Amino acid sequence: MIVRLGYVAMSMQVSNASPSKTMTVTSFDKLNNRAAAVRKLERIAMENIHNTLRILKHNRAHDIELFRCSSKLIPLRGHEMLNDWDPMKVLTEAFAELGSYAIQNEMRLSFHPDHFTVLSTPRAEVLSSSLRDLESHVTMLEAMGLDESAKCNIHIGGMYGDKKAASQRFIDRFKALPERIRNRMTLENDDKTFTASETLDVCELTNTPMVLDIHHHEVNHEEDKTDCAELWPRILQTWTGQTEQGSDQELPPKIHVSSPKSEKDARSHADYIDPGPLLTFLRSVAPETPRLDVMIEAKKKDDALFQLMKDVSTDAGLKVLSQASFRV
DNA sequence: ACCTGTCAAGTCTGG
DNA sequence: CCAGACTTGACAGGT
Repeated sequence: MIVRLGYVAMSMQVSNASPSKTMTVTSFDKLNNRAAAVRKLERIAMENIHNTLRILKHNRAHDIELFRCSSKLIPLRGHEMLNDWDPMKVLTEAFAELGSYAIQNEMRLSFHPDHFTVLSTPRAEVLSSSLRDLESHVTMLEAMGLDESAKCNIHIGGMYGDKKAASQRFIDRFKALPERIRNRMTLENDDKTFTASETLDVCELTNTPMVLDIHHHEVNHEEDKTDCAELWPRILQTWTGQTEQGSDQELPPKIHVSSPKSEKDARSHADYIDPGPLLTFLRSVAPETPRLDVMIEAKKKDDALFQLMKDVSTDAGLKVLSQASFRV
């Protein structure tokens, strides 16, 4: 099995390259010229996109082909006081340049809308802002020129005292999504509410690929299902029919990995990745999985990726293939 | 230059 | 029913 590693949003090694610079509502309001304030938002967005491109260039130099873009590229995107603002008008070209670079260098990009995007909600206003948020994430992917292999990953959401009903609401809303959005979704098990097994059920009912988070599974699973490798054949199945950007090659399944910050605070993310549990999982699924993409969710971002590669290189059973990939 | 509090969002818990 | 916790990087204002 060939494993590629990636990381999230920002680099610890590229300095002054935040892709998430923003502006508060208060400081927006303080500017007396609204048009100028909007132009300032657009300048910040341009800077965020440019910094993302700088990060991709750094990634290329280190063989990193997997990356999740920040959801905060466009400051105050979706805020109700900016309903009349279409930021994409001035950003299309910058997004196109970013996407072209990713495609040229065979990079797999994604988004992970914040956990305020909840399709299972019983509240109409929360649903409509969630739908707007998904729409805008997909619009950004389209502006980058990326095909449907570039996904938006979300969780099922809250349960509101009745998980079954919440899950059914999610499914109904999900099926009603426009096709261009639905085809770009992946669903991930969360650390508190919807387990891997429950998320997988929803993925199967909606024909949607599942992103397994092995740390979330560790802290949130049914008593009788401690081993997530048991679910793997079904999870693999949810990825069939998906193809890589601009080709007929199969799109590798993706998983998330993080490590607990401490025993007491088991849900929070640690600075680095403990290779033990990850390698155990990888070895257990390797026979049936030709390729796998692993998204690292660690506070130290790409530093954690490079540290993990060091750990991998000292393991006699593994073969390092590049600065960010290896064979299990 | 550094520190502390605040900001955004939605859900859930405790009082 | 309302306040606070949760999460996260970055702003904002103070020293």
